Amino acid sequence: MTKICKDGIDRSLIKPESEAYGLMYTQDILSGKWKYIILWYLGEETKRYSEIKKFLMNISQGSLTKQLKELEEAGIILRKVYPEVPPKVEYSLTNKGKGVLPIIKTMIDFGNEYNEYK
Amino acid sequence: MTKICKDGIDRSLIKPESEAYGLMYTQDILSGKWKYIILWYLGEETKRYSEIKKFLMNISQGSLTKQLKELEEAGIILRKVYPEVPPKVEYSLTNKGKGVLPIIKTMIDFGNEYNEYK
DNA sequence: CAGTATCCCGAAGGATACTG
DNA sequence: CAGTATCCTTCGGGATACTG
Repeated sequence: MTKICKDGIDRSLIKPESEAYGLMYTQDILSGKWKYIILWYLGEETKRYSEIKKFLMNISQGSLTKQLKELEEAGIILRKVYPEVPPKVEYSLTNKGKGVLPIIKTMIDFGNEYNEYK
Repeated sequence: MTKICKDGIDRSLIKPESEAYGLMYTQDILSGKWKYIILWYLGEETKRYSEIKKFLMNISQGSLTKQLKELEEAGIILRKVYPEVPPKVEYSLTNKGKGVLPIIKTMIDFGNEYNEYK
């Protein structure tokens, strides 16, 4: 099996312009336990590393750093380092990152309509 | 840490009606490597187990059965068994399942706009 | 045909300690 | 403050064999 992405799904027989390909591409770059919530939290505002960490509470240092790095490498978020002591790092959505907000919105709408506690 | 769902995210401090809660609920019930593609493939049409299996090619028997069972338990798909020999089982989207199609559509739109092969 | 039942493995993520 | 490094555990998913 030819893995062409980290989700291990073989797309070799699927045309890049097909719907299934786009779907799998999206699922691939947004995979991981925390990415959607991170992106939702970033929303329109820039946030510091420590703010994200505090908001997510249960995430470990290593995981947060890894998820942020993956999002950065995918061109979803921008990492801005301020050369200060102590260091200050801010994260914000790129234009591509803002493109995932509609996805998140539809997920929220669905979740709020169908979760069992409503 | 109190796990209240299989993704392990602790929602105990988040109100059920909040956006973050809805988002996590959705992420939770749609987690897994194949669920989005399965639901996209089902679309508006009923499909047989063997059709889904053939379409996904690389999926294992065990995984397909498991993903379908989870989707059924979440009320996303309907499983209809025809008492024949050999057996025939058809899967289709419930109303709730049709509610995830808008999510999939936005994911497709995003993926087709931003994947590197366009 | 549409599953079940096992076994197995890799990768994701957590915990902890350390650092510029 | 914002990481890095290391070790460890969990678990989703694959492979294989078997069945009503």
